[in-house]
Amino acid sequence: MGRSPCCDENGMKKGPWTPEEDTKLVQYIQKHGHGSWRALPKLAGLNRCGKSCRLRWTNYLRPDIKRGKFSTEEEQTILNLHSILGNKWSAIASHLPGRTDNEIKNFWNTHIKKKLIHMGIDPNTHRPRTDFFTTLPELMVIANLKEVMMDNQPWAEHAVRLQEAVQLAKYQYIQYLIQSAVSVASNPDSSSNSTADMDAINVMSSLPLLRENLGLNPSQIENATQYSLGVDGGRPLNDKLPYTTPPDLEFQALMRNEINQDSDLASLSQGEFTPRSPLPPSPPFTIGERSMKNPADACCTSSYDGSSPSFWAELLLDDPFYS
DNA sequence: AATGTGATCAACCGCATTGCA
DNA sequence: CTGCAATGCGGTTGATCACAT
Repeated sequence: MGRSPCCDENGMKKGPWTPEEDTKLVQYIQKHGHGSWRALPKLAGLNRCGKSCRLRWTNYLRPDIKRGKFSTEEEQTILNLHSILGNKWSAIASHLPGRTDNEIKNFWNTHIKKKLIHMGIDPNTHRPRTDFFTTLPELMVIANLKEVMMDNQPWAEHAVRLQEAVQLAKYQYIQYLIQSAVSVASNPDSSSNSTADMDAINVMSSLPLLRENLGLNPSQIENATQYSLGVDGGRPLNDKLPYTTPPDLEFQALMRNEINQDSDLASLSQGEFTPRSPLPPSPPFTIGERSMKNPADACCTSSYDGSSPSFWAELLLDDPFYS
């Protein structure tokens, strides 16, 4: 309803606050409290609008403000709360004593967001970025030119990089397959199992072979598996599964073809649907069901079940990129 | 030394929400 | 119930600084 009139209309001062203005504001509030922000500037002898005064007080002059670097605990709390609340900076700030919404917002935008992006995690959803799937077919076509261009050095170098990108995409696709496998195994009655789901089950039983053929190192495969199976701690399975949007059918076909052509992997996608690994049981609740009932429960140590630190937070804080 | 570039963060803008007459 | 004023909130901007070229 009704918008407040712009405070700039009467030639009010804008921009950085001077120490004198700060002193006036602090002294007035300490003596009278802020009362009506709109009336405050006049009463305190400030040529500022009420909004500006409120902002200056809440973000800078308030006595309980904690300044300086965010601790890892604070960072983890922000991550956990953001995964639940989204960009509700004020709500997040209410769980971090001494920190302002503005400060948290800035910290998110300048540090955490970049770090998540660097790790291939969508900062908005806290799940793996899937845009790779959309650009991959093109990348792969270009990368295949390597064979033709190998004599031409600059091109060859470029193509090698593209090949690396393709490898990464394969890795992501495998992650997706593993997730599908878990999903299928958890819901064996599901009538909507896709071809990719079948691939997924087969991939599950052949991880060592995959590793060899895709040229992935053991830790990559292990990460993909743990990440998809959620074996990192006490969280319920579905909570640990960062949802990945299925790549489109064309892309799936392309990837299957790639993997098949890769070599012995052909046997994988033609294998039988025989899940071997004992898969964890379905979770008792999902993140949405529980956390949204009491978001505050999710802060500090865990956003999920109160027993273990956030999976993402741990992952993030371990990232050498950030340390 | 001068210039360019990127990171940081305080402050602003404008829409949304709340409270009250 | 309606409309207005006050306040809250999130996105964005721009000044400043540090570092690289």
